Amino acid sequence: MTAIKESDNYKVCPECGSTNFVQDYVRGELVCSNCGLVITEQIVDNRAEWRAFDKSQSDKRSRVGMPMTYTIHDKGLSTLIDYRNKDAKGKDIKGKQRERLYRLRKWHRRLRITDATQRNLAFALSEIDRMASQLGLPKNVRERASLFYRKIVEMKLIRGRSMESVAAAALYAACRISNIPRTLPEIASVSKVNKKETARIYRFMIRQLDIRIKPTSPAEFVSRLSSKLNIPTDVEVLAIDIIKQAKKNGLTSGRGPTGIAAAALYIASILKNAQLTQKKIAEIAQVTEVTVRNRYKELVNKLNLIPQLN
DNA sequence: AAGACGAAAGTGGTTGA
DNA sequence: TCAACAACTTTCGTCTT
Repeated sequence: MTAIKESDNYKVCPECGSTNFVQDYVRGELVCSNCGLVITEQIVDNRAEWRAFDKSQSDKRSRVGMPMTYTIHDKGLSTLIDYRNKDAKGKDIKGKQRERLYRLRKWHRRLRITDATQRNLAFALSEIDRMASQLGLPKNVRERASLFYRKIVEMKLIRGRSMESVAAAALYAACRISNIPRTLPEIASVSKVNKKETARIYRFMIRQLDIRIKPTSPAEFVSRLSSKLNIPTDVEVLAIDIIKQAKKNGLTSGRGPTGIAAAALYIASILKNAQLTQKKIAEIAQVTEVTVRNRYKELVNKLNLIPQLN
């Protein structure tokens, strides 16, 4: 957490007029340090991921320098050792020279294979980084996702699956496990693979790596939804409270967390007299009005929330 | 006119035989 | 592999403010 005086886009908090903001890189949000209003989410963590204690370390760790020359890089990769045992003049190579050539070919082949996996890994990790940046996800999530990906590579389970799909699944898993909720459609929107494929690989991945991920709590979505809808803090607090009650009564299991979060916010806004339509909430929460209504009915009935309406 | 409500049919995914 | 199933969506007509 780093305190900053002002950002490029926001100079004054619309809620309380404070000019002090805090960048929460863990959740990827810009928050007013006075009243706690989430100003923006999905901020990009552009700090260096390394630390340097003196100039030489800084020089060593900084990766900013001359641009990479792709031509040279490519040339190196496309070099081959000819399979014919001839020298430059077309004469046969014999004896010790010939043995040496065999050895050279062997090692060249071997090196090329590891080189390819390294290259694929680099590509996949940059893909994870790209998606994470677009979603404004913090560093620790990216590292977790990278770790998942590496493990899958080590277990040789990439074959038959695209690197993009595994990368997307790794990122989704990392989000879930870090309690930084991003929905599958959100991940899919920045990925090259669709939601279905991502979900498939995700299930496969948590099975293979034997990781347990608890279902996302609807409360995790409330703050994101309410900041997008400019909802006052007291409504948000009430909505989270409603979700707590719902959890106690077992109304959350098996239901989509976004739907419940939307319904809780809707109820809270009625109780607090905030004007919010089902349509707007549904739109932001990426569920339909019908789902908001169904969850809303369930919650109101089972929790006795609005006695005057019954 | 906009929002809320609900019925009915359809969709995609999970589960258990 | 297939059918049953629950959650959710789409669509559309009606009621309320």
